[in-house]
Amino acid sequence: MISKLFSISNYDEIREFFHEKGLKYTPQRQAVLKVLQESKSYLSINRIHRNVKELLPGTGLATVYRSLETLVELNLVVKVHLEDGCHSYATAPEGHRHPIVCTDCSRVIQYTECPMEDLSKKLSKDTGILIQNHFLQLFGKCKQCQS
Amino acid sequence: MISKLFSISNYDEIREFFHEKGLKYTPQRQAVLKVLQESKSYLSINRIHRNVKELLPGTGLATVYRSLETLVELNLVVKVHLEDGCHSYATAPEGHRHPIVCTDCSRVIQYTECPMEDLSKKLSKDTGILIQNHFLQLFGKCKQCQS
DNA sequence: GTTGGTGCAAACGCTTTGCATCCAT
DNA sequence: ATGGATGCAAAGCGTTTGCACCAAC
Repeated sequence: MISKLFSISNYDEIREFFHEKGLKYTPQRQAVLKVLQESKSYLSINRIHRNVKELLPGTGLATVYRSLETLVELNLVVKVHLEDGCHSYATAPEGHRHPIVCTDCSRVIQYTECPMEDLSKKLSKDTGILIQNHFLQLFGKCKQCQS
Repeated sequence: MISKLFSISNYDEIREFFHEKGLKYTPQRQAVLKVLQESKSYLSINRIHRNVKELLPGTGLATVYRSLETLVELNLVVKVHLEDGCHSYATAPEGHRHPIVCTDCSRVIQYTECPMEDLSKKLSKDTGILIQNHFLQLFGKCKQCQS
């Protein structure tokens, strides 16, 4: 897994990153990224589309889909599967961590250390199976929603 | 989370379980369950439909969807999200465990103990967030596919 | 006999695609 | 100037639903 080498808030570095890959740094892609950066929770595609249109009124839904696909490939954004099977997106966390999603207010409260590294090694040793990847999401109730 | 109180291979107990819930134990539901029980790997809906039709030729796709929904509610079957976002189904494992899916041959090789129990407690204590649920799937390469 | 389940086809919603136009480089 | 990106609308695909009929109880 390739990790980002720059802070996602540094626009010049991001522009440079796009150019290295031969991709254009279009207002639409900037807007999608900005919307996700400014959100504290995961956003559905429709939500992203609505917010992007506030910045850039003419933007089409297909463009949002294509932008998200690009941003995921660049590891700037992650796609998550929510419990009901719907998809949402958020900016990629620094390093390898896992989100805790509050099931009441849907905020991403915190990232926790990945508990899988030790486990993967242990499993590979015990079973001969080479663990290559994992998908972990935590769901819970944040302090505010426990009242 | 309600755990099953019987072995999934005991048909009388399953019939009884359906009746307790006021549900009919139809040939279609039996067939869907049987197909999943006899498979060693996760099956897509279309795959399940194809296999069910071998046992019960007239079965419609909508019935497969509805049967799976019912079986998931009864905790006899689990729905999984694969890496590409597609859904598949498998019989529910005994107790709380997590599957390791081989990314080459797509078999479910083994279930591992859940590493989340300790972590959930630790996190709840450290952060005040009440961890209620988690979603963990492991992907790797089984021995046969490592050559 | 009743009630829930099934099969079929139509409807639905999310996502992708084809194509002419546009614009970042 | 030129090739990639966009906007729009149509197509695609997995999934759900309405309804008449059927079968488990």
